[in-house]
Amino acid sequence: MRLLLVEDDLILKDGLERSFVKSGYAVDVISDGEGANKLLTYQEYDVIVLDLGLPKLSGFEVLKRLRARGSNTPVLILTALEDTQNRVKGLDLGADDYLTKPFELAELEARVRALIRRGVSGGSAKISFGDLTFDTTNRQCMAGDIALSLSARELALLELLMLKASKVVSKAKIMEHLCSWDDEISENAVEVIVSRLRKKLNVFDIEIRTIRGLGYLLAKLENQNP
Amino acid sequence: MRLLLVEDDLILKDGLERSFVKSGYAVDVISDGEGANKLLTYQEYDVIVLDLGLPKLSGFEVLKRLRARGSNTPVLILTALEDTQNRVKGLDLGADDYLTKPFELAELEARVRALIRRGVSGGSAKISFGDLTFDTTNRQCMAGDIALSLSARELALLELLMLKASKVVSKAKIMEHLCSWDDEISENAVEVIVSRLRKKLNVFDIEIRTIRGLGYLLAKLENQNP
DNA sequence: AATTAGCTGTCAGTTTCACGTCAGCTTGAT
DNA sequence: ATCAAGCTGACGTGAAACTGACAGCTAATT
Repeated sequence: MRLLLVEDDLILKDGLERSFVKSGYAVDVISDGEGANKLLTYQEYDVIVLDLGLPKLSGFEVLKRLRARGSNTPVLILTALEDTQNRVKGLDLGADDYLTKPFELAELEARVRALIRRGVSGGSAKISFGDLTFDTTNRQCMAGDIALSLSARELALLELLMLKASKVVSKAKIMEHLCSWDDEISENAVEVIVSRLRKKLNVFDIEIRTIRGLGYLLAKLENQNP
Repeated sequence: MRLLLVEDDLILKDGLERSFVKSGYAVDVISDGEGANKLLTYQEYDVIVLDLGLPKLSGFEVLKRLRARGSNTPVLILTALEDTQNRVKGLDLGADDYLTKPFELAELEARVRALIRRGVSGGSAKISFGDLTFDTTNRQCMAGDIALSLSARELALLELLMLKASKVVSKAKIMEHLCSWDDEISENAVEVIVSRLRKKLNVFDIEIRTIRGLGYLLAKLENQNP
């Protein structure tokens, strides 16, 4: 899952980024409104965490323009405690949730997860496909009642494939979802992750099918059309 | 999705066309205002990318006449950087978005996508014909809820045929659509691709009919005139 | 500091398979 | 009957994908 963090406070910025990365998000961080606005014209995210007090272009303006372009990416805004007025204004402009500083890290993460859930899987914390159930809250994948032991990368890939189950996901899309802007990986790296994940999945009733030249898709074994 | 690109700069024209085609749009390109205006009187598009500086008839005039005919097709105009005045004029005339040169390719594509989403097409980038639904966003063809497993070439051909459903598509047009301009394929190659695609489609209620000497057309099986 | 263990990207050698070509056949028009 | 257009099974090729081995990195432990 790809997340954009727009925040100018140095300490907060670093702390949040590290924490999100650790939780398996691909995180881009930007500290001014102008840059954020520009970035958002051509880069899609799964969720945006937006501080309202920003240099150059206010968080309001960033949000307003994002919505004006027709995007419905979930946005969580961060406001100061006393700033009820602005909070309301933000929600009016199309923010999906807010959090007042100071806040608990765990709460922010929980709310971000909730936003992603709401946008993508119809509100459920769990995605099921075949034998497998992906639990987005604990970030683990279960087969029945036992948890698969997957690495962070494998987990992120499986999450993406399960979200788009039965749809073709291109390597470019995968790279985009697994990596933030400053760490790029090769196409081959994706192939390697797929290979490793396949090994761990081959006892179940699903498979990662290769569509040569286009990408991969998650399919149930029985649904083969030769 | 069908896109009209009106641009006279040779290099830009080719680059944009290739990029849009690669992203799965059916692209028509025309380089003068008069031709564009004429074309738009009888051909509908899902989105139009319009350069303002054009020979013969200015982009303004093309846009003005399009709106005068009552069309609400989304239009994105391209302007020179310093040309604020014209940009405003364009938006007044009914353009839906603008981009100043030079621009990022990714940004143009994102804005075009946004326009299509926002537009009258209701956001569903899907073409249906008979049993089949072609999902241009995910680039795959569904029969009910199962995805056909088609190769890249077969997919591209089917997309073209479905876009022009019930209309004759010449081999030349097909070759043009399947190949970028430095790799050419023989007419026979097209025949082979048609043959392979037919095999995969013959369980459904549509067929690829051969019109000897002219090309192919996609037709529903019941509509046979014997 | 050193060691260990697990994760992950790169590389290189191998395998796979989509697609264009070809050749021989079928169809249809005149 | 003749010829051109189209169809399709077979085949070779090269690009795409797979995967075992390895090395760099991080985090945890000693």
